[in-house]
Amino acid sequence: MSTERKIYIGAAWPYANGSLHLGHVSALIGSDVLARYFRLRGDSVLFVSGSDCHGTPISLEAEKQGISPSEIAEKYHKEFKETLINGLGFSYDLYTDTLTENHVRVVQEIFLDLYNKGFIYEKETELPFCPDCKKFLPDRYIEGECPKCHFTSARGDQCDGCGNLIDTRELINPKCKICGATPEWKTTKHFYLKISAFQEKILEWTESSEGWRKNAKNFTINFVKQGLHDRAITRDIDWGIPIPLKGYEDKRIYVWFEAVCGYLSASKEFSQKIGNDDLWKEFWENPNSIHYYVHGKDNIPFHTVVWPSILLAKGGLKLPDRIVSSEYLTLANGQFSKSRKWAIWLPEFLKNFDSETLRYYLLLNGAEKSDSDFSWKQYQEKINTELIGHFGNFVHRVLLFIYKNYPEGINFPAILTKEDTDFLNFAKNCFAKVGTAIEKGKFAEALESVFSLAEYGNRYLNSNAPWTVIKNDRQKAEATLAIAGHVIKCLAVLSAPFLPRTAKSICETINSSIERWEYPTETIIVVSKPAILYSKVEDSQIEKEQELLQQIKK
RNA sequence: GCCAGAGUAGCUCAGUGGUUAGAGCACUCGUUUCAUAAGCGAGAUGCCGUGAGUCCGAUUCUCACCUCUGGCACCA
Repeated sequence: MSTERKIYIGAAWPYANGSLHLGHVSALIGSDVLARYFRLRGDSVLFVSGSDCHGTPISLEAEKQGISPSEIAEKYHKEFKETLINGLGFSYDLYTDTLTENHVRVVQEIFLDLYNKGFIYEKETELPFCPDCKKFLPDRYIEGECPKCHFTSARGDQCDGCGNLIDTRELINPKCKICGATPEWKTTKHFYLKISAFQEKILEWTESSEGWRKNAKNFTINFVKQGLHDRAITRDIDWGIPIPLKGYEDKRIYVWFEAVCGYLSASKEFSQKIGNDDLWKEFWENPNSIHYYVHGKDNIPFHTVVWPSILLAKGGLKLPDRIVSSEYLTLANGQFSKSRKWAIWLPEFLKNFDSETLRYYLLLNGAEKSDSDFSWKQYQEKINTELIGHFGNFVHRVLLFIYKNYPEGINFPAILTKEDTDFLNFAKNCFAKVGTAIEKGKFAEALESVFSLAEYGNRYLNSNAPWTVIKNDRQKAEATLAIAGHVIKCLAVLSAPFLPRTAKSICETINSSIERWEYPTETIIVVSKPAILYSKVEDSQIEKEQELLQQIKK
């Protein structure tokens, strides 16, 4: 049974130019469930991520705030670490960032390797250059009049007036969006990644893949069939990783090439940290390892086309196996938006609410197959009735009853009724059922199975009514509570990947510990004073949050 | 505009080529009191986006249309 597997879990690297919001968490939360589950299974897990710290948006944000890009990146990196690890309890083996020496070295090594193999080549292009800002402008930083419909604020790449794609050069009266100056066309040399070389391989690999979310597979097949084009992987900017070749001091490797390399660089960094420099090879050079990637749907092409292209070009490294790409979480039927500040920010949320409730809500309503909507009302109802009413209450009523009536502990009964064995069998079967669902990335289904056990528990308890039975038959009541208590042990294990703090708290109360993802052994249960697992979400809290949203809307 | 995904009970979401389409929440009624006024049971609720086609039979397959969402290459 314990054939140890090598499980690599790569969670998307959040971009360090602003706080995380619930949409980000919704996409990432599954990675921690996977990591915790596989560790409990006894598999060998490597779970890494980090902050994506380079790129134009960060330097722009830095300019705005009048500080250096590294200050911005470090500020948010620190905040990400705090909120993801301490706040939400993400159990990363390593959460690093793209500013480390190690990362820079790994990226430059890959760059050189691909350059030498001919998968990265140099090409001269003409790009719009703003003489005032002294920088090359991305398409979206140029505005002008649409040559087709004469809409006056068409973007460099597309006209919002008529929806047509535009060649930036055809724009009438183009202007730099930052300063309003007229851009000039200047030649510049850039490095291109030869993604086109992997067109067929990636298509074949995608079509034969199993265990990807449907959105990732469809999107990728469609994307690849449209034809893969080589992409420039360098930029005329100064905030990024230097190109490891002479004569390119004023250019940098661009983030989307560089950041995905973090999956490998972080694996290496972790290996060094624990003093086993070659550990990463057991995951990356082992064809039997299983690689999970967890992210939002906006990140699909980077994980199914760009990163695999780099891996194929490099050679000898494992391609992704499971793509767990979420759809979007929306907020009161609107998209989360940084610029419009339409969001619930993670740091704020964690100040006012319990992280465990967020894990519960987002895992259950996590936009696995289609966009899912977050509303405060819905959140409050789910937490109060399901998490507290069904699950928390079952745990609490049983443990408190044992604590009050059997301080010396309770013994597992020698003889079981059919009702008892049915209940225990249901609990036993949960392990396989929940485990299978987690491995498939079906977190909502998995969590529902866990909760169905708690609901069963409530029914079992009602039907055996130990609070009545104890008056005449102390032993019979003890048997009921021993079985219910045993199921609570099961629940502690079963909930551990989803609700780690809950699991820990239950274990402390029953003086137990979680060792393995398996049906626990039956022993005497001694209970110390049970703590309340969660506090209710009050109407006043919800009203306050709803009001805040209303104000943003105005 | 092109491509993809979604449109299923009041809400959030599952699901299936076939007898009366599901869950949770909300709602109504009943019931229990060990428990954070929590639990349990029962009930009600749907032209399964619109129109057409394939089929003995479609919510499930095909086509068209409508609405929403995302992508459309230097945007992370």
